Amino acid sequence: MGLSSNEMDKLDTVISSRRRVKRGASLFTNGEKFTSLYAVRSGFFKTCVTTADGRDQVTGFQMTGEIIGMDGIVNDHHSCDAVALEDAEVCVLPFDMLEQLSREFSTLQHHVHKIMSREIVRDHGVMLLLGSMRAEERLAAFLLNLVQRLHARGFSQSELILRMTREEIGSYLGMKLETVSRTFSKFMDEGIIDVKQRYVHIKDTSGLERIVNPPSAECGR
Amino acid sequence: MGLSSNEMDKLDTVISSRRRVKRGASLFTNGEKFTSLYAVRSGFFKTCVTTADGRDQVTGFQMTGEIIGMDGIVNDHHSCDAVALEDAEVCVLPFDMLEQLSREFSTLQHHVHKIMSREIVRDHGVMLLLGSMRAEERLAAFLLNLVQRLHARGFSQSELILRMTREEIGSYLGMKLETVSRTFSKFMDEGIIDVKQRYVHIKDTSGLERIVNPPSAECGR
DNA sequence: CGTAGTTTTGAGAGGCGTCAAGGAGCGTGG
DNA sequence: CCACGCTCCTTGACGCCTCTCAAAACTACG
Repeated sequence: MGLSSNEMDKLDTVISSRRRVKRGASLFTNGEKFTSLYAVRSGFFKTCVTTADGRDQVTGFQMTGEIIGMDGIVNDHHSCDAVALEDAEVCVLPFDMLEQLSREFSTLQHHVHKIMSREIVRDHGVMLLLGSMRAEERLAAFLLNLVQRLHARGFSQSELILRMTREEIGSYLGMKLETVSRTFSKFMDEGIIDVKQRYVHIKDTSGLERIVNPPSAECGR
Repeated sequence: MGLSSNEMDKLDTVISSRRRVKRGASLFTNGEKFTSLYAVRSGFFKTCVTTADGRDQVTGFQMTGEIIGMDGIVNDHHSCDAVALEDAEVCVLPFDMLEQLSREFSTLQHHVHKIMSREIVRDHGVMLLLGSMRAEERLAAFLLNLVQRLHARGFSQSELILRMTREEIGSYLGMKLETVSRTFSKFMDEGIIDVKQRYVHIKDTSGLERIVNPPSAECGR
């Protein structure tokens, strides 16, 4: 990311600490004091917010290389839970050290800003998904996003293992677990994917893309 | 916000430039080169993202004192449109200057981080709203949020003028304009609010709060 | 090998979208 | 000052998508 070796050395002092999180355990929880950002080294996380009356919403799934915890900066306390969906390890990035180093190295500073901006843009995409797509479109968009991120990490473009349950997928996509299951089955009937529990094989990527972006709407202009 | 007068002087050099935006005009649009953040001085904005097939989603409404444009940092180009809903004026904050000053003043640096974190937390709240609330709950939460922000700016706790159309409210809340209108009418029938076009009078704040947080769900524990 | 958690599938209900028509407010121009 | 047209809002009827409730099958794990 364009840092000199001197800068890299300094950066290493920030990320010296690591932490393991067992499957099902929390990296941090809502209300907890904010101290650090976390970079996922291995494993898979979900983040979720909860209302007073017990409803909760998965706000994201994070995999290797992604950063968790930026929700905590504004109020010095975390406003969501981060839960490991499989045994995981994270780099602990003490935020005060990160700010200090950011003042020394503009490259790092800009990188931090980009990471937060990326999260904002991602959130806006989810809002678009939740606000204006139907169940099939949401699930298709979700699968495409997941496989694309996995592919960027060297995994297959067409096969994946879901780390989350149907209920968690549903919570993220604003639908009930039964609807998630039914929609998976529908995609299978149409020959677009194979699903067997957590295993998914995408047989027709462009089929999924057509579902997300119905071509019909574009003909009109 | 805890800056010394020396710091304030420096900061003034950043916010020297202002810009007027007429009602209906764009502050920036999707794809436009990113250069600056904008602080709303007066007026009212919406931000919205658009899909390839023409659907769009309002991602937020911004009023005096709020910051727009953080979506542009990550890719050096804006990923949404910012449109003035009434004649408005903004302070232009050139982002490279902001980063430079942030390296000098840790107070400012932390402030910038907080602003971005606040946006992330807000977005998560909207995801919760879109993903797990029903139409009535969404609209009630929307009204409470709006009146609370207006009250913080010295306006009434119970009366407000909507700066946006039913369609824009609907786009933000993930529902159709007819549903927005119907839900307003329902709240009126129940005596919770008075609505006349863009004018809204909240007669029973706790009534709205009960709709957002149904007490029934909390009895169980 | 039993038990708990997860997933699938069905049937029925209801909330919200769609389509359509009418009405209110407001700026423009005669 | 009033008429006109435009945009926005309201309301009704109908249908569909998704939720709810329920039961059974499958998997994982102790």
